[in-house]
Amino acid sequence: MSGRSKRKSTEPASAKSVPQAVVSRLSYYLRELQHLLRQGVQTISSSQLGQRLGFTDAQVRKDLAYFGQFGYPGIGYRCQELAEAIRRILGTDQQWAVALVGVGHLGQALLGYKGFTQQGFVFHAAFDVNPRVIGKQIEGIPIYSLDRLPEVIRSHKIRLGIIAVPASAAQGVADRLVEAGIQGILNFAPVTITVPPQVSLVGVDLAMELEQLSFSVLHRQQDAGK
Amino acid sequence: MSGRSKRKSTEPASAKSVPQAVVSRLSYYLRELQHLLRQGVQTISSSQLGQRLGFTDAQVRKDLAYFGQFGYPGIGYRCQELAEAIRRILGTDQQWAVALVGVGHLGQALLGYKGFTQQGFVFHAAFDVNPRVIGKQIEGIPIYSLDRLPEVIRSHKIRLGIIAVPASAAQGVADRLVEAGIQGILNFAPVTITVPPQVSLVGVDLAMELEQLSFSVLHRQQDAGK
DNA sequence: TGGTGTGAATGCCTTCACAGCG
DNA sequence: CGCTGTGAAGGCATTCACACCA
Repeated sequence: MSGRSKRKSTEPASAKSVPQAVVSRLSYYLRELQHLLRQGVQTISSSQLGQRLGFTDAQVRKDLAYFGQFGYPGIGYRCQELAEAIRRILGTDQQWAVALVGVGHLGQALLGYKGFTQQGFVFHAAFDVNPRVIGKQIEGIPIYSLDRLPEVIRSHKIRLGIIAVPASAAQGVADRLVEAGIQGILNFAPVTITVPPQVSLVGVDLAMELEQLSFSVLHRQQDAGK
Repeated sequence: MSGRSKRKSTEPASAKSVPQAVVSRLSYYLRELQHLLRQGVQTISSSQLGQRLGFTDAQVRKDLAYFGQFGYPGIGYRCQELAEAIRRILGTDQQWAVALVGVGHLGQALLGYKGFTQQGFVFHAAFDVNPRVIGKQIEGIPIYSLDRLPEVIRSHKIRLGIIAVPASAAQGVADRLVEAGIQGILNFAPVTITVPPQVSLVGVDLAMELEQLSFSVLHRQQDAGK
């Protein structure tokens, strides 16, 4: 597959440290490309793509140039091809086994969130301390006691963990996930947690997002949008 | 109250355009200060605060200096005082009436999320198109038909809206919110929406956060954490 | 002594501008 | 001709380093 001529492809990956902001925009490019593809759009120029997302054309080209040469002079980018390339870069061309810890309201919503599956993130297990949910299934995902975390993570070869427990329990859960060999953690608990350097960490604090919004409203510093 | 001597306070607000990154860190400072206060900590230095969050001491001081002079040489910052100042800056010293649009799994989880209330964000209404939920209450919040959105938004003086509907409906909902006079929108739909410049916009895409994590795992570019 | 506030220096990211190619 | 890829320039943001203060 993908015997596309000899253009510099995704392979060289990142040698000269890619700015975090670029990676973030990569996700935006991918999302927009997937939209465009659904609408049957075949190719798009950097200026068109940028315009839809609020970026400059130069920004789009520079960002993509970090990872290879994907464009065609005079044409732009082939949507299908570029989307696949970005998926390879982000890692969503493969499936990721995910575990959820904390089956409260938020946790349950996450278990049922379709957007994850569409991008290749598949829940294999959920954990909680509440005996009323342990042993049940939600959205087809089995819920285990927190005690069985190491065992289940290892046997299912789960690589990513999502923390949706109260703030006070978050660091403890993170420690267990790390010990079980998890590679990355998405933390929804409103607290700073620390993990060893070989584990990746992304945090989302819902209240903080609203704070950013209220600040933006108060100071009307146009376009807090990401 | 707050007759604190004559140190330059929050008032001058932002004159020389505050970088977005600074505002984001402000939320982290506030969250950490609230933790510290619960533990009874009275004062903290920029280096201590920074260390807990992974920032340098100079960064902490520069950030705060955008908004006034809050520190005491030789002492550091008084946690209570600084927390209050940041709340004033972010706007969470006041209450914000919030509306939710889209009462699916995620929407329901958001209605029950305690973290919002703690920071002064209060749901006054929710909207959906599903007749099975219209007229009911969830977590004490009344659910209205989407048709009644303008009326309810106006009568309750709701300033912020949260969008938790499918991607295909998001822009339409945003348009209605804008027309109803909303001041800021937090968008959870995985799509780029556009609003007029006088309306603030913050977007959260849950799948994107996982993409950032998988990228970080694959390229092990230490510390994707925010 | 311990720690802030801040100009100056550094370094990084974005934008410009243009050669080159289909 | 249209649009990419990219060196060079420019603009921000972060870090340094130090005067000053309690």
